[in-house]
Amino acid sequence: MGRRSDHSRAELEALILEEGHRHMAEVGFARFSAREVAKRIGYAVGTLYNVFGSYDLLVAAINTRTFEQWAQHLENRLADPSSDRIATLVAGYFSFASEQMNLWTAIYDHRLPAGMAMPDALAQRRGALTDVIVREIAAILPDEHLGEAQRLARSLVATVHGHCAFALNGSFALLGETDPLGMATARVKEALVAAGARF
Amino acid sequence: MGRRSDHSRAELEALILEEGHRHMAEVGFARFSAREVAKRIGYAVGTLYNVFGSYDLLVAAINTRTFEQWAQHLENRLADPSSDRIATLVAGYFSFASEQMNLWTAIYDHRLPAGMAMPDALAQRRGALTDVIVREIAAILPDEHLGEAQRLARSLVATVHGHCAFALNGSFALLGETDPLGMATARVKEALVAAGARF
DNA sequence: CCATTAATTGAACGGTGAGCAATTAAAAAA
DNA sequence: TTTTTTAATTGCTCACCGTTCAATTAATGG
Repeated sequence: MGRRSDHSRAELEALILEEGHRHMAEVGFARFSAREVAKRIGYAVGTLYNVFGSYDLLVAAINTRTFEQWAQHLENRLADPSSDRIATLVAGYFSFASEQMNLWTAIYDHRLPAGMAMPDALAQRRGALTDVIVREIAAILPDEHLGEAQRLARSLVATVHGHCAFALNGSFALLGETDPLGMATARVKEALVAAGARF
Repeated sequence: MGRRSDHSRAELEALILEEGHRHMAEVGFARFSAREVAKRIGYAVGTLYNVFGSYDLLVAAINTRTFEQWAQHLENRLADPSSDRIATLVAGYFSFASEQMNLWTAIYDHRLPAGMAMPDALAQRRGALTDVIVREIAAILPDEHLGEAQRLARSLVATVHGHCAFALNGSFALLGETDPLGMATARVKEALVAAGARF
């Protein structure tokens, strides 16, 4: 069993998060278990509660880490020089979700208890993902429509999210759709053209 | 306790479904419990397993009922004469989801165990929802593009779904967006215009 | 009225998140 | 160094969960 001299509070928090994230990736939200995470790192269940306060805050922290990896995934894709950064973004959204399906679905499967708001620090870190998209949209909008970049970006993320969700949960397959990514990209480009973007 | 003379097999199935649907609406997927449903109708847990086979098939049946109510909700909205049937559809999608949030989210929260396909009978009944949208899209597409109606409809449902999901899970609110319905409608109309629809 | 058949039960099993008194180790004081 | 104080860590307890299945109970056919 773990002893306090083994890890500082910060190290322990990182250890739990690391193993929790791994466990979530392996078994998904429905089978995720705080007890199992505790067992794997050799600490007792109660320790996780001392460090994170509750099951929900632990899951929220794990999912926030996923958001950050997701944003990094997009940046990596964009770093590869390409003539079509928008298509790269949409494809990056899809590829992260499908390569890390358990982590990605956990983000939307988990909901904080009624009345409990997402802690500010976590909300802030999650925002980094949207920031990437806002930046790329703003870069191709004409100056006179720059003010709409943020709202448009949010809407396009929602558009891609819908297609990605249906692709991964089998809705599209059930209806015979074979190219969800192509559809999502088409919808995004139509909206950008309508907003006057040049690319 | 329930006795077999009280209900035929078909009546029992309807009874479980009715109470299960009510319970899902009240507490949502995360707190849904087959034991609780059994207690409420005065039968033992095992009886639900005899009738539905497993927890997952029970939930799938409950969610299928939700799909049907959702399709009916759209038809009711469309029955009210309106000059803008597309806007009515998008608004109907949103209003059902927000009025029946627990039922709506349960549809996407639940996933069948790996390797288990949705029973054909249930998949068929769920399809009725998409059929409504395909019909309405086909009605406004020019004849030479009628063949695209089905694919386009699927994509537009995904678009609206993404906006609706973000509206209900708080993502939009967190980013300061106040009109998800307006955004979704705008995206849908852009895509329809691009496809040559007249309305 | 009995024998057969089938529906229904509920205890048992191995899990879960949560709370918390007891324990144990580190830190501070003597 | 030894003792006291403080705080981290434990793991038992509780009330649940889905699932299984031997035993029971009721309806049916002879």
